[in-house]
Amino acid sequence: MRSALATDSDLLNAIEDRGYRITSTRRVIAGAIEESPDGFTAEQICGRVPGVGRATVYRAIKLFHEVEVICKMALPDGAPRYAVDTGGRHHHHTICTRCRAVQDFRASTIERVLKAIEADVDGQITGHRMEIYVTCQTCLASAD
Amino acid sequence: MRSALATDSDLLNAIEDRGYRITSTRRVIAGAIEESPDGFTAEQICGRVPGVGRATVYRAIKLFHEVEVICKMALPDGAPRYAVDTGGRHHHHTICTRCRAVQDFRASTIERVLKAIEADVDGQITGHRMEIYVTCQTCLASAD
DNA sequence: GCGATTGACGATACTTTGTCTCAGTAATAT
DNA sequence: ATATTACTGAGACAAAGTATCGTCAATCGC
Repeated sequence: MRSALATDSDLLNAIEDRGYRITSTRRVIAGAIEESPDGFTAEQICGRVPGVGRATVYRAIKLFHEVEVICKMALPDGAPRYAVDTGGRHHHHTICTRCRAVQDFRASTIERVLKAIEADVDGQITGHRMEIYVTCQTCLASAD
Repeated sequence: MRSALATDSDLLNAIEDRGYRITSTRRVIAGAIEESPDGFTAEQICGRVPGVGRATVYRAIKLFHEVEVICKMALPDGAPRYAVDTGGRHHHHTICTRCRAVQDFRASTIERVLKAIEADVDGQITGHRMEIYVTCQTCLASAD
């Protein structure tokens, strides 16, 4: 018999649930990711897990993304940024263009509008992407 | 005295209006871009303007983007795609995930919602990005 | 518990989408 | 006509990944 939860990490549990292995390397990477409440870049994680290969970090991030526990978004210039995405329900994100902090954002209005739009669109909607760029409160307060 | 319009190209006129030079190279690049009603990638344009340096193509695309006559968007995997963007008013795009054709899409509801959202967001909105992924009519019709 | 099997790992090369530098060349201003 | 400034092409460099490949570790079956 095996314990109910192999780990207390949502990231690791998510991949285990899908049949992927939990390895010590993935544990370390998940740890580094979970230390980043405001989002992170792949290279930041690489920097925080010395001894782990770059490819392995990218593979792990891709895996977490695939099982939908991290979300990938883009800054205005297209630079990628990731954020942990537990909770599950569909939502969008705000990204501060100054400090790059990511916050979740759920507006039911948006979902309703997207549904309504379906009629106006030539074709069948298969998905969407949406990011809201902001200057966050912290950055507004410390404006210089 | 100079003619009222130096060219019949919206792209070239746009950069000329901002004080950039119209050169034979830019004429060729603009021509290649304007042959792409469904959107294009930078490398596609490179392929269509033999003899023109890659860097020059990218510089021209950046310039057209800067003066807002072409729009840059992203496929679901983040791959960039450009589309000519005359007309001017703010709008979004639908992108077919099968053939990558881009279409303009303007829904006043979206703009109203985005305005309304401002109150819900922690911070000050500085911009947004939105793409709607579809299977276009043509692809639906020719589904195999 | 002990191999066998399958998946994961690290190193490194390669790809894509650009940007930077720099010397040479056009386009505009005077 | 000349001076100035912007533009160009070649090629190096950069960021964000992906592919390959030999090695190694995690899990399965017994």
